[in-house]
Amino acid sequence: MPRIRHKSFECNAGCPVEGTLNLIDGKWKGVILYHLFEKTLRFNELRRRLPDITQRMLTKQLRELEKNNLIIRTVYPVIPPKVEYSLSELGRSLEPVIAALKTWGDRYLSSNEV
Amino acid sequence: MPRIRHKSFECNAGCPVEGTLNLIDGKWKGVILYHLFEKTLRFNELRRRLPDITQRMLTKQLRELEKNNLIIRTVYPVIPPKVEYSLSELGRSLEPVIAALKTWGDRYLSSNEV
DNA sequence: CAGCATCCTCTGTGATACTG
DNA sequence: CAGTATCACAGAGGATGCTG
Repeated sequence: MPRIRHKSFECNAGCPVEGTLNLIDGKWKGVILYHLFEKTLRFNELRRRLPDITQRMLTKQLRELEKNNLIIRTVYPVIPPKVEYSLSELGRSLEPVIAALKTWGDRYLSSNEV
Repeated sequence: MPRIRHKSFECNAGCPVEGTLNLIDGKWKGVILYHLFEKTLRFNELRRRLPDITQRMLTKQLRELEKNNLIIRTVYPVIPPKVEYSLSELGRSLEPVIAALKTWGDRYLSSNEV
């Protein structure tokens, strides 16, 4: 779950910014979304693309993204289990936002990593 | 300090996204930047605009923003103390990014707050 | 394959009090 | 005015093992 930041009265103007940040905050959300922008992926396909994430974390982040209606989780009742993750309309609408973050990062972060 | 997320090898494509996120992550960074986009502000002026932030937190977030070269801290050697915070060139370059976050939030977060 | 259950660590955030 | 110093805590993030 993303951190709860402020209530509306505290951030007259900056609040939507924080609200959006809340949704994509979380150590792996950005990268997960980034890969889903490309295509729908299964659980283990995502794992392979994020070599250092643990199963627990991947599950958690996916559940949060799902809860925030950014991604859609489709379970196929087959054996072995098959679960696909894809972007919702809302999630897809984040693409320009993520793109803005990426563009800025590409341009200004080259050697300035924290 | 923002969380350290991944090393570069883990996020071939999504890393700049996370890197940028690291800089503006932190419960109050977004709002602080938002107010500084408008004008240079003194410590207590910022406090007044962020009614619920504690002194300790405001100081911490400002120090992190400064450390990341997003804002400039100017100390006037007078009594009583006077310290002004303004955006650096780098900080100002974040404006379109913050704007993207705000635009998205305004459009999609109306009743969807987490 | 795609998880869940446990246990643990760390750090971001906050409350409170004091100071040059 | 603009901080610093302590203390405290919830929860983000991680390691490991088990399962339908």
